[in-house]
Formats: sequence, structure tokens, C-alpha cells
Amino acid sequence: MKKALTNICYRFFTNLANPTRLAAIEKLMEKPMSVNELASALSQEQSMISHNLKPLLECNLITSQKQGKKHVYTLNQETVLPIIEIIQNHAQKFCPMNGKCLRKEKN
Amino acid sequence: MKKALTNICYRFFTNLANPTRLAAIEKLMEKPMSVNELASALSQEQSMISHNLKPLLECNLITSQKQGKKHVYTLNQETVLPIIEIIQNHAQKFCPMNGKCLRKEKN
DNA sequence: AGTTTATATGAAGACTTATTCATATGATAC
DNA sequence: GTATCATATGAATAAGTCTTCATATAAACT
Repeated sequence: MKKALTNICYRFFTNLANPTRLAAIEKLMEKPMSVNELASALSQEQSMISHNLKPLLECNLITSQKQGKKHVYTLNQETVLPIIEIIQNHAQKFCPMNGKCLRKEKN
Repeated sequence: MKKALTNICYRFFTNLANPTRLAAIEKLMEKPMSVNELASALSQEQSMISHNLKPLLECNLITSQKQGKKHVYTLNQETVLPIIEIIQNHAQKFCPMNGKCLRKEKN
């Protein structure tokens, strides 16, 4: 099994293949936010957000700055925005139900 | 939890977050191939390739044409190539070990 | 129709990843 | 230094996904 693409892309996609992390990214598209701000914006526990931000940070899909006791997380727009744009174009062109063809809907 | 991005992108990323499917995509970048051709090129069982091509097909990341008893699968280059390019740029710029920072190496 | 070739499907166990709860760390303010 | 606020971490269970093996379908050829 060839590995070049696999090795570079696998963790990247694994990282993004998670509803909590995608929701966090979506929030961070609006503005940089702290863990607690994200937690309340997404109605999730602080520890869940923290756990999920970690891999995003490790892959540099987000960055963090300390502001006093807060840790403010900022989206790496340079990478994330163009990918989202491609997927939206793909969905519009190829996915008749525009994302609603999911086999397993999550609430 | 906001859902727009999540709904559109979640299955897409889930689909790509798999070493077998990434390896298949990598092979299909060279040329369209049948299931058995992919299976032997990747040293994987036919049923494994078949199982893994299915979700790629459902999301239109690949397309299939019947040629006699063979099913030839073709990569949707329009969507896949630019995403890979973005990730490669990201890796080059942000990932010091260029994909080797994977927490869990796969062989 | 029966045989061969090519692919798809189903179901079970193995494996991986997520979520939760409890607790630890770290920074600021008093 | 103690209390408080903000975030991170650990560990266990829950949830989800993959791989495998056996079998089904489907097309072409005899």
C-alpha cells in the first residue's frame, strides 16, 4: 500500500472528521474565542471542548494565545477556509441533497 | 451546536479519514482502475477495496463506469486534487515533520 | 444452463475514537 | 498563601468504524 498521501493526509482528515471539532471551527470562523466561550456557544462541556481543541492545535488548524488566564484560540484561516470552500462547491455540484444525504444524521 | 458546516463537511471528511481509501485515491490519481486492479496494487482483499470504494462513490469523490464485467473507478479530480494541494501546502508550512508527526503510525 | 470472472454485500468480532466525570494544573486577585 | 477562575488531563465506558470471511449477485462465455 502506497503511503505518501496517506501519511500526510490521514491525520489531517481524521482531525476534521468530527462534529464537535467542525462545530468549533465553524464558531472560530466568526472570531477567536476562549475554551469557555466555545463551550457555551456550542452547549458543550468545557472538558469536551478542551479535548477536541487539542488535536486541532497539534495539526496547526488553530493557534492559541494566552490572554491572562484565558487561552484564546484562533482559526488557521489560510488552510481551513479554502478547503471548506472546495467542499461547499463539491456539495453544490455533486450532492443533490446538499449534505442531507448523510447516512447517519446527528442531532 | 451549529450544524451547517458540520452537516456538509462531516461525512466528506469521515470519508477521507481512512488509510485504505486514501491509498485508493492515491492510486486513482495515476489512472482509472477496476476493483481488482486496485486490490492487487494495494495488496488488499477485493472485498475490502469494494467496501471502501462504496462511500467514496456515494459522496461522488469517485465515479464508476461498467466495462463488460469490470467496474472502472475514476477519481473526481476536480474536488480531490485541490484539497490535496492545500493539505500539502499546509504540511509544508505548518508541520515541521511533514506528516511524520502522526501520533499513531500505520504500516 | 453451467462455468468463470468481477464485484458487492452481510454480519461478527476487532479495533479505534469520543464523551464523560473527576481531578490536576496554572494564573490572577485578594 | 488561599481562593477563584480558566483550562487541561486521565481513565473508564460508550459509541462508532474497519476488517475479515463467507456468500450473493451479475455479466460474459461455452
